[in-house]
Amino acid sequence: MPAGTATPRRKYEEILLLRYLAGLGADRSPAVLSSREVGVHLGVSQQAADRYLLALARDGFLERSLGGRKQSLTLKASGLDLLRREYHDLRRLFEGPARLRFTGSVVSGLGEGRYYLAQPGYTVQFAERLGYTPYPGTLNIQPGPPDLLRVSAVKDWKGLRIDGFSAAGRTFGGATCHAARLGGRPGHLITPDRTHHTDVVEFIAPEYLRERLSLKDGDPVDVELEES
Amino acid sequence: MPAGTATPRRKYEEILLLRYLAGLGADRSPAVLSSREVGVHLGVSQQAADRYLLALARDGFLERSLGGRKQSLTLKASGLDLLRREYHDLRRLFEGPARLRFTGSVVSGLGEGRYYLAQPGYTVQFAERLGYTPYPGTLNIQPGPPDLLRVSAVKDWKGLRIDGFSAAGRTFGGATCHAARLGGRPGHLITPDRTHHTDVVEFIAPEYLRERLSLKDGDPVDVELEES
DNA sequence: ATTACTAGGTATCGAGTAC
DNA sequence: TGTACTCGATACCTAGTAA
Repeated sequence: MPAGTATPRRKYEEILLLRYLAGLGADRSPAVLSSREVGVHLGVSQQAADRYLLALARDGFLERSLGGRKQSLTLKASGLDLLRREYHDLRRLFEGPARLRFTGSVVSGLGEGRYYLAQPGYTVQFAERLGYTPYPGTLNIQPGPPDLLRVSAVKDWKGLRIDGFSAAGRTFGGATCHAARLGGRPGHLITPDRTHHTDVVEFIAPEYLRERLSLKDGDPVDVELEES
Repeated sequence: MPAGTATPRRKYEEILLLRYLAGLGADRSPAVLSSREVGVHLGVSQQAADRYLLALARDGFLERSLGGRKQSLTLKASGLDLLRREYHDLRRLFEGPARLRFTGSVVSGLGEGRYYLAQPGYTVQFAERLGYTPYPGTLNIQPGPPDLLRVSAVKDWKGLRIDGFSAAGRTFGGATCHAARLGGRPGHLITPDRTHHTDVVEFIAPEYLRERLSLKDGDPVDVELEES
């Protein structure tokens, strides 16, 4: 299951346009460009450039405001994500699997992890794909502010899929796992598809790490992970 | 003058195909794939996949041998270069301008540098684009073997163009310059479009560096450069 | 000046099929 | 099995032009 071929693929010109906008810093402040200028840059007509802009805006990759003489173009998060995925794919080719090491502090979750991880629909998949049944509880780690951006890039890495399912009249979402070590102990970073928090990552392991490593809230921990 | 829009642009599917092959290590050993398998991976028909292979082979990006049952596909240097350029463009977006620092040893050239650098067709461009008229001679540096690969990546960096011209009944080729420091002294790495050697880089500077730094053949020197 | 529609020509696709 | 041609359908481009 190759990543990146599932979605109904964008046109190359559209990707080049997103790249161009990103290069102009349109993810931070709007780029003011006419469709003609875009066309010249891409080597296509004003009309074609306009169609690309229309399509990208329709699909939520950029935002346009046609207020004044020219339009203001702003790259949205999903547009930048698309480029980041492209970057990551190519980076892998030339630099090999990504590695990451960061320090974070232990924080308390809502205790939901215990309920979710105990679901048979999940545990059978864990046993099969991770090779163990995790202790029923996630250890939540808040990366230090300088690491947060790098940690968020992990979502683009290839990972082990845990599929969603339905049980007891409700649905349980899927997740992606990445092999990692926390304080030297092996386990996985787990990223639910529908994640609630953006500044915290969840770690699962075969053992009860809080006890094994004598961790309490606020304690610093080292996390290392390598792309599979 | 945006780099990457001059060439008559490849189709995205063709680039994805090159990426796929690179991912299979087809730059080192042939990948054995039918056009149907390629088509499945790209989400297009066998016929379309075949057309892409045909076009890429025609343009020298890959080599096919149709000997046995399936074809053997080998990625050629220009195919990998194309991907490397894509990678570099995206890397710049997310990581900022590239930097490089390497150590090499001083080697003797053929003395041609003196003749070329003295051509008025070049000197006016140097003065205008580099901000100085270089001492008429290049200092040749041979990077240490471990650095050679990284140094060769510099050709993908954005740089200052020096255009070719005709004079005295012959033609002088263009070149690309990258701002750099050699042993702490400012100057430029200069890469002729039609370069003769592959393991040596040439450095130009406002002053006679051999004398200024008391360099003789075989001496080690530090070179630092940052993308403009 | 813009953006963006319509019309008509071209390029590209997949199906069928020859080798 | 393969690769790769021809052919008719369609997707996409540019030009012209409306707003």
